[in-house]
Amino acid sequence: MTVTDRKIRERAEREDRIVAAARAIAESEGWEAVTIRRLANEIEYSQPVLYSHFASRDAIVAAVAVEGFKELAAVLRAAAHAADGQRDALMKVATSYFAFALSRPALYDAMFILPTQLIFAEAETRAELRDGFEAITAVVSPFCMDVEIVTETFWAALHGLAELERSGRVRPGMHEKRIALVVQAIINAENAAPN
Amino acid sequence: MTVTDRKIRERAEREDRIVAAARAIAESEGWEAVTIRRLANEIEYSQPVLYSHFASRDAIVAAVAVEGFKELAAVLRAAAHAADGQRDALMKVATSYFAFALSRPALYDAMFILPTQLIFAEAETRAELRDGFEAITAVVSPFCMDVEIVTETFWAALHGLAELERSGRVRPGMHEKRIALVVQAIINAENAAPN
DNA sequence: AGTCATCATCTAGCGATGATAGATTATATT
DNA sequence: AATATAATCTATCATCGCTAGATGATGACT
Repeated sequence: MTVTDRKIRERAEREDRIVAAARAIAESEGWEAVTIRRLANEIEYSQPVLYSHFASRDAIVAAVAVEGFKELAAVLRAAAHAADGQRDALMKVATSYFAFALSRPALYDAMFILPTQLIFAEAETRAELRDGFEAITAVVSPFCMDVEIVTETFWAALHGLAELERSGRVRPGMHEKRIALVVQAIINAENAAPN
Repeated sequence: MTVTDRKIRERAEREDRIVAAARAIAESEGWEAVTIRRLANEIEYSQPVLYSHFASRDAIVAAVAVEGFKELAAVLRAAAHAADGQRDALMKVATSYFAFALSRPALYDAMFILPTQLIFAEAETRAELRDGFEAITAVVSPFCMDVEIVTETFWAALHGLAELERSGRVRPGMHEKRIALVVQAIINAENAAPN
């Protein structure tokens, strides 16, 4: 059995190397540079080996995306934990989310832009994909009644800000003001008169 | 000169047919089905002819995107015009933006997702790309001091909502509540105490 | 009218992609 | 040692964006 164990382990390691190589190339040269041949060279195997690990190129992108969702959740939780008070938590989560998106563009592309078969917002959604959402929920919940709606909207606003900034569709250098506006909106929602 | 005129006109018409074909195929089969060969078949010319109109495939996507920005601006202006009061204008613009994004997914992809060389948020930005932004500015301005920041943030929130909804990352069937939340946030911003 | 230059368009092909079929080598079992 | 199974490779497919060079049509000039 010990031989089989080693093989399983080596297979898993090779799979990790594929994902790591895909991510590294994507971050340094963009996703269009991530080709099956290039990855095969990188791990020093032939192309068909990759298809024994992943059904398609998209599946490799998806694997990188899952890594990204794990790391995003960790970043957001750390930001919330390091905060001083509920409002500061909201602000730190917002700025951390934004910084995450801008500092790892290829990773964020895999998570939100490139086509993958990942399933969200449903019962069978993987825990890794749910985790970041819950981290946002945690800091939003003190400020609202309908937690899920507000979490989704807060997330959407941050995602939109990041996207428009990344693609140069809004003026650079003003993102702090925009983030502050979003955070303030959540805080205001608490005591606002619903007229 | 009349012959030259006809040629110029025919060239322009052919260019329109290329863009129209690209858009139609993208809407019905997705952008990956929009190949140069396919477009060449569609307009009944050989592939190289396309390159006498557009420098690359991306340039064709960009041409469709520009059409999209024109139409989005028109939709938003119409929504604002049909509204009853400033708050209703805000709401109608928001819902129209959202409906636009969801009803023309391929067009919206060209405008915001696919790589193009279009320039935004700068001096040399084309008027068509600026127009929609100004339509949003118009309905937002009664509710805020820093109009540009609020416009950018409102737009980002709507874009984020549309993106997450389109890709199934938030629960379906709840978008009205999320839009209402964003609109209310703009209204609240007016009288909110900045504590 | 006939020659020539210019423009429009085509056929054919390049290098690269994602993916796969079938041969080949290594490993494990009897 | 012989055989079966698994792992891996070479070679290839169809398709992609894009381009070079040939071919045909059009217009200007002697």
